[in-house]
Amino acid sequence: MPAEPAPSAAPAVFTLERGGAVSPRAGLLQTGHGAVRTPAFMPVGTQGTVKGLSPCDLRASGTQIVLSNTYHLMLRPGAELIRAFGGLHRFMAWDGPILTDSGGYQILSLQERMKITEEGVAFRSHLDGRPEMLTPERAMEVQADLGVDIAVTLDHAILLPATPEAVRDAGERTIRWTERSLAHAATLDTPTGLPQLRFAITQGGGDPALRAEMAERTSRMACDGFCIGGLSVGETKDETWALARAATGALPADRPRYLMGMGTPRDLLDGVASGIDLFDCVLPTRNARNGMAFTHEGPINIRNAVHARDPRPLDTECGCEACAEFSRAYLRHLHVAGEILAHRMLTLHNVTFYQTLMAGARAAIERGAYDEFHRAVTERYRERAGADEPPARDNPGDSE
RNA sequence: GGAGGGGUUCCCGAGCGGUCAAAGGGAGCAGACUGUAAAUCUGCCGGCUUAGCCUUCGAAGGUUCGAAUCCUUCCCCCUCCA
Repeated sequence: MPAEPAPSAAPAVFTLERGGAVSPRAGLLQTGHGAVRTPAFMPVGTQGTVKGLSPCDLRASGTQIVLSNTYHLMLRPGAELIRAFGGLHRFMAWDGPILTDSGGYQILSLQERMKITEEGVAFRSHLDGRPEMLTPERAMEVQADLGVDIAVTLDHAILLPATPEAVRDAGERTIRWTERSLAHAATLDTPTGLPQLRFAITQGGGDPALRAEMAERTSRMACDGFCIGGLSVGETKDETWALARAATGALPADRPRYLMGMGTPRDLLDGVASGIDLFDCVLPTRNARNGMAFTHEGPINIRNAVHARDPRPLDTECGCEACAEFSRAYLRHLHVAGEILAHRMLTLHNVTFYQTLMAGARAAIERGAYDEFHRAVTERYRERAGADEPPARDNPGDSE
């Protein structure tokens, strides 16, 4: 029972205010828990919490929407339990929009314990080793139980480089799984009674032509938005953007596109330039707990001895609590001493930094000055403070 | 005063004749991290002109081809008995 090729009658859930298929875009995404102004960054809250931050902190950071995870919540505490609490929003006390990843990424990150069949993926729980099964249908059922605003179809991502056969195989399976996911989702209800949007993931590996083909085929499905998956999994940055553009170029301009799992501040700006509306990434949160703070001059490692006597805030241009209250010297001390406040403050700062960056990008798009914004931010930002760039590989005419 | 135990590289702590510049922690220094099995992981961590050499295991002597490891004396710690 294939999903009927839905006539994408301009879904009212997304309003494209500026931009086209492969250009910086500003839009408004309507969800059951409010609107999201795009481009937007979604902090990762895998286990129903953005590690270290309260919903209040998230609001203060400028976060509009958070990402959580089907796989993790299904195993613990269980979808039924969360449904009994009225859904994930009430359970985690976050009343803004939530999108959940389908668990597809865990097929990759936990691949040694996963066995893929056409039906779905059989695996042993990373928590207690219990045998479990995640199918496209089950993924949607869990997300319905969670009552999240945006559910994502189950996909099959693979690491690059991969053989053309493996890429084709995973991509075709993703398309079949997407059809099943969407068809089944239509039969489900949520504990909130609010409408749930469905985003379909498109794959295609490292071949731009295949990326475009699969994005085009996916775009014919009845869904509210698209996810570009399987990037930043081993390919070069140049390849990443060529692949992303191949996908965005083949997707309808009037529905939102979400680039899964990326990235660095620079990645976000490059992604916006490629026509991406939504991003998520663990970097600002995980790296915060590992001592990295993002600043407009580039990332710093707060553990480094150079910060031991530095009275300045993490970022002089940031208005977050960490920057308003604390010196680098104090935050370094907290981190070195293993104090949890260091983790919370660096996380709050990094998420605020990302949100400020995205707000700036959106404002620049609105005034028609994105390229200038992109260039200005990038010029000040160094991936590795103090480290000289290795001689650029021969890219004669490439200014980017 | 008597009996016993011990002093090891910044700290704790293994080693008890060669394979020891000396296990393992910690601290320190640096790095990694992209849809989170991560407050995690990795590297360095006596010095130098670094496939080698030099200085180190309380101090000084000694035994031995060879000593952090055995012997002598000394200096300091700790426990128990008086």
